[in-house]
Amino acid sequence: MEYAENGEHGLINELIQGKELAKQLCNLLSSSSSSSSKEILIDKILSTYEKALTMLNSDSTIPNLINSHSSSSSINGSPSRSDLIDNDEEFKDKPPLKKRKTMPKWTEKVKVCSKTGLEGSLDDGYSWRKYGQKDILGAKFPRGYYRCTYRNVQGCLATKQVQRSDEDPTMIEVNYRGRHTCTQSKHSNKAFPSKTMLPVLEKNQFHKFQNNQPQKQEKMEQTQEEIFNFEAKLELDTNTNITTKDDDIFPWFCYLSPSMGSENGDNDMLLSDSMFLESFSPDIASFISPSTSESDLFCLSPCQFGSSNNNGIVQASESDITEILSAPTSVTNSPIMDFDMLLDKLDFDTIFPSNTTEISSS
DNA sequence: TTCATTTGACCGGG
DNA sequence: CCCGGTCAAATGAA
Repeated sequence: MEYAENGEHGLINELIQGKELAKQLCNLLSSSSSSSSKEILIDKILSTYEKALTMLNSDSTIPNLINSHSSSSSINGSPSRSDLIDNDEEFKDKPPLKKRKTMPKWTEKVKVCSKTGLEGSLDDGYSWRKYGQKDILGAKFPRGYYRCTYRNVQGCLATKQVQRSDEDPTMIEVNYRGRHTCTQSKHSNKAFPSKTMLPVLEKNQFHKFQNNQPQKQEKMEQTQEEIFNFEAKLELDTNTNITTKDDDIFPWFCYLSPSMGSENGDNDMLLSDSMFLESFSPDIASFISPSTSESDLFCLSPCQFGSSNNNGIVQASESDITEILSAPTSVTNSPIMDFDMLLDKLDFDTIFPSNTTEISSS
């Protein structure tokens, strides 16, 4: 995105400042300070975010970023993903046709470098089952279709599509659809335990790529682990976008994403790093924590919110926010809960009256 | 035996 | 009819 190049510094500075101010406000709120100092801080915060939003607005390359929180998922650098754009259109003005169109959708980009050895790195905390793979027109790599392992057992309709980027084969685009209604205990036990199928696709595809093999992959039997030495260093692409609709609630890992779009971005600004981490269960927190050996693999340090180059663009319908703020759903027992409580403490609306009005008022 | 992946067939929207 | 998405039988792995 261009604004990342144009007004990057200014924007980042503003956001960082806002974050710092928010920290202070948090401290004030928790302590017993004079109401005047609170107001001053709030004013500063508001003005800071106002500036940032103005900057974003002034960038023509970010269509309706501020004004239409309803959709537009692909502000990121992957214009070719027509289906993603379609998603946005889908939801916009066609409420009638239900189908899965009412399901929340968002995409994440994951960079896979061969370095460390975390196969399950791409795992997002949920267990998925592959149910299909298709060669996509115009795409070098096939798209993998996954659905929640517990679809039948718990009726969880969450699905995701995984596809390696054409331009940058080390980049993987994950298109999520629907929220998890299942309860997967793994969340509370291990950070990213499972060995999902992702590596399979990755290895195959990447190997193919390395050999400049166009399509049709003949089964490579050899240990692709060795060929590819698939050690994935993940780094959620800063371009990640999240587009949600209607009745959704983000899966917990969305909150872990440094680039997670949606209103979360704003919320994150409000939280100090420590608060952010503390909002998760200890193991999760340690996973994110810079002190953890794994943390650098995922580049999940919340610090990125202030320093990353491109940003998590944020957008979401207000209903999303409202829901996130107030409605605990089936995902209640996940770390998300802590986050909700945190948000409650912060009184989102009070802090972001103007800008969030649009977002959270509908 | 059970469960996951693979892969061609099938279906529906455009 | 084409293409993306899903189904389900075949196959493989544990």
